[in-house]
Amino acid sequence: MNSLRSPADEAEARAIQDELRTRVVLDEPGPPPGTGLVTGVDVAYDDERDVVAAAAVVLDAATLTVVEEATAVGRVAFPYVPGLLAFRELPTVLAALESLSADPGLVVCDGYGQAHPRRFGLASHLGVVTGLATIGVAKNPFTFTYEQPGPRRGAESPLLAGTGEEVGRALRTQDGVKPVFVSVGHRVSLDNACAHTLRLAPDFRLPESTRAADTLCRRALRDAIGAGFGTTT
DNA sequence: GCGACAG
DNA sequence: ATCTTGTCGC
Repeated sequence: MNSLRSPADEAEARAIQDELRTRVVLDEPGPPPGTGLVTGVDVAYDDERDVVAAAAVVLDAATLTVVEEATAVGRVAFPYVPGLLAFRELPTVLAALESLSADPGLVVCDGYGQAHPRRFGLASHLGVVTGLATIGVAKNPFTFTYEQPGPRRGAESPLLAGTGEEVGRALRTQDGVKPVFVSVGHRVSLDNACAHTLRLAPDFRLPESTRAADTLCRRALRDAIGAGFGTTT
C-alpha cells in the first residue's frame, strides 16, 4: 500500500501520479497562518555513493522557533526526472516525518504542488499519501510563466500554465529580491499558502522552515557518510 | 522530432 | 541537487 515504492520506469511513475491526483483536496483553506506548527522538509544527495538524507524541522508558527527535528538516511531509489521528483525525494522524507513525535501541522516542501505538468508535484504527492496539509515553495518557475511582481515584500503575481490557468504564485518575500514560487499541495488554499510563506520568511528570501531543513539534511548527509553509510565493505 | 525542465 | 574562497555589508 506504499504509493512511493520505486516505479519500474517513468511510464509507471506517471500512471501512479495520475491515479493519486484524483485524491488531492483543493477546497479546504488549511490552518490559519501564524498558529500551530509548521514543518519544513528537504533532502540532500551524495550521487557518487547513491545516498540521500532527509530532514524534517518542526517550527512554532508564531515564533518560528524550532520545536523538534528529525532526519532519515537511505539509498537513492529513482533518478532525477523533471516532473517525477516525488519518487526521488519522498521515500526518505516520509521516513523522517514518521519519526517525529509532534504532529507536523502544515508541511512546507522544496518544490511544487499544483504547479506541475500533471498538477501533482511532490507537495501534492506528500499531502495525499500522508493526509497532511502541504504547500510547495520553489526557487525557480519551472516551465511556467509569470509577470514580475512589484518590488516590495508581499507583492505577488500569478504563475501561469500554458493554458492560462493559475497554478501558483510568484511571491516577493524580501524587498528587491527575486520572488519564490508558491503553489498549493493538499488541503490548503493558494491565498493561505502565500500568507504562510510570507510569515515564514521575515528576514530571508526562503521560508525559515526550508532553511532549517536544508541545513539539517546537509549535516545528516555529512554525518552519515562520515559514519560509513554507502561504503561497500 | 528536439530541447527545456522543481531538486 | 552539486562543484565552492574570499569578500562586501549590516
